[in-house]
Amino acid sequence: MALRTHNCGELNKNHIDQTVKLSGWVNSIRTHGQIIFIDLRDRFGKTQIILNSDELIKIGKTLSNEDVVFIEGKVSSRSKDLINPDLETGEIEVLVKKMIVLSNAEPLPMSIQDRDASSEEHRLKYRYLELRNNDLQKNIIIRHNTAQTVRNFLSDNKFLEIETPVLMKSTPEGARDYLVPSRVHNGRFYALPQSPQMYKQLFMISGLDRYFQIVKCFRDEDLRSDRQPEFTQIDLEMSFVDEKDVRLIVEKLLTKVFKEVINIELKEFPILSYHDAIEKYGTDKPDLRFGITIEDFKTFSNKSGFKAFSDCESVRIISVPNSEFFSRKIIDELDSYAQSLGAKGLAWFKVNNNEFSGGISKFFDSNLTKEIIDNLKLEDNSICFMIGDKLNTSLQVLGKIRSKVGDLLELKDNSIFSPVWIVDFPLFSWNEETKRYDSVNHPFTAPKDSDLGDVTSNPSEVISKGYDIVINGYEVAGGSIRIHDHSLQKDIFKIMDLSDKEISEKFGFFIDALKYGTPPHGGIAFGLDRLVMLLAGVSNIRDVIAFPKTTSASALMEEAPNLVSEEQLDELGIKILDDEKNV
RNA sequence: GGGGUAGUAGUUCAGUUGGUUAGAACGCCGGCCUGUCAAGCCGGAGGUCGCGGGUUCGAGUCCCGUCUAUCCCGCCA
Repeated sequence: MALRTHNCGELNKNHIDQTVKLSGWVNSIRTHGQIIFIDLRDRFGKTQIILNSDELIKIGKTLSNEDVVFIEGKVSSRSKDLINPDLETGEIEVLVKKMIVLSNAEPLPMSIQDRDASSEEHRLKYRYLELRNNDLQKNIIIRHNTAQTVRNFLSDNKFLEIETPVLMKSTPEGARDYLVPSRVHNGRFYALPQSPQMYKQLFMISGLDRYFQIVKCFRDEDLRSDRQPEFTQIDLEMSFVDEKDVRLIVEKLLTKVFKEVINIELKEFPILSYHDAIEKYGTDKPDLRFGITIEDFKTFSNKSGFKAFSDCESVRIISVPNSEFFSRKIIDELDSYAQSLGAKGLAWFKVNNNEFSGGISKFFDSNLTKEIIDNLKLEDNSICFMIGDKLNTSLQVLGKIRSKVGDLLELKDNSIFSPVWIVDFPLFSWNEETKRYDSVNHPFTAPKDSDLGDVTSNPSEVISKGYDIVINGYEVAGGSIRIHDHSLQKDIFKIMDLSDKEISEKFGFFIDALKYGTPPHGGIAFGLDRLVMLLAGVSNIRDVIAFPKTTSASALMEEAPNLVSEEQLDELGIKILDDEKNV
């Protein structure tokens, strides 16, 4: 017996008088004695079905929400006053002739209709139920459409989808690895990939020319609302390309994805240097949906009577509209936020009628006030926030204040998408703790050709061929042109303070591979989850993943991670030490 | 590792300066109801106040510890 001829979202007035079969979940029941209305639901929609014979009403009275039923009946038109405009199928209803209960549902531990009606802890435990929710299904569908569009586009552009190993060798740099013990090789471990970086470069060496993969990656670090321990990358790599070639294909891909998935035209892909991004926005992930840039205030604060700033390495300022919004309470909250980020405090004054008021305004005389307003083009009715500290601190903290203010003033419009390329990253950063240079991107990133001479002599000044694409403050993708010269690659590892022995133990196979004819190549990796977050207009990565983990990397439904049997541990040669506290 | 917020009925929440039998809504169970669409009306059941300890004549409420979730800092090449 066919369980359905149509789904619950497709019937309309063109089907009137047809006999149809539907199956789905009971979304709601409205009992009126001799007539019962049921909204029957599946992934595709809801259809109102009607029970009005004694026999059917007897069954109907036993039904409860989320029972799964089959019905056969006749599509009937609704009179004008009975049409439900909120339903795709609202012009019709189905008069049931036959009904079979396929599966009874016990009372649910949570609401299907309203996600907010349960705590997230609870929803994650019953995630299979939450996944019945329409909003969450929409996100899953956006994710599917995104992946599908990416596959089609890249395949059309001669990229090959090739899988890479999930059990690989642990590499020392970067995030903490998830490790997998080997049974066959006792005491040895695989690592789960943080990304397929080396494999995809090896594909270029193999002459596969263009590769992509939609692939799970794993990083054992503490989580945030936009980070999961396992996440998905759209990973791609191309041979015989420079930065511009990669940027171009990425722009085409993103344009196509935004158009096909949410019908948005992306037009501009401005390019901002890392240096300018930090100077103007205090971050390498600037949200360009709204203005407000960081300016230098040191020369002005030096002329003022405010001595707390006089010994600071730098003093920076942002000017924010709507000063009346910033009550003492809100300013105090921003001040504690700034302090929690490591600033000594957040200085402020308001600008009204060409005068400063509040905060530290009394330290500025009228001449200086005029000079500041003219030079920084301060608008009337604005409020300025200043931080004096080390350069990095004042920029970073003001960058976060800028973002927070954008939230408070609702300047972040989710229907606007502002992509921006961030380029010209430094190749290395000095790590004060370990007293050595770290890669800003990863150790395979090529330096700019013009900086090749400085690589060993003056590492901290070298600029890389790296690029990130940032949309609305989220780093959506990052990549680089790679090193294709094996001796340069060795030099880079040496600058990072790896000995010859370490280099050969950890990267020997890769350095070797570079010797046998390596094309210039480069690529990029997208965070698929973050991209889908943007497309779906949500701010939480768990809302775009079917079965996400909590902030402590637990799976609440199946309760992973968990203990394993002594036998399993014995086979692996693993002994669990007592908790530190009990030792 | 550090800081903020939360944990009370199946679910979401309220619960005053510590004081009688811990309340509401939705859901659930029973009844009425032929045009509802988050149906309505009447009645009912349902609680180890996250867990452990302490203060007190008396703790949901105060104190200490702990667990879980979440947001942020560190961390995430």
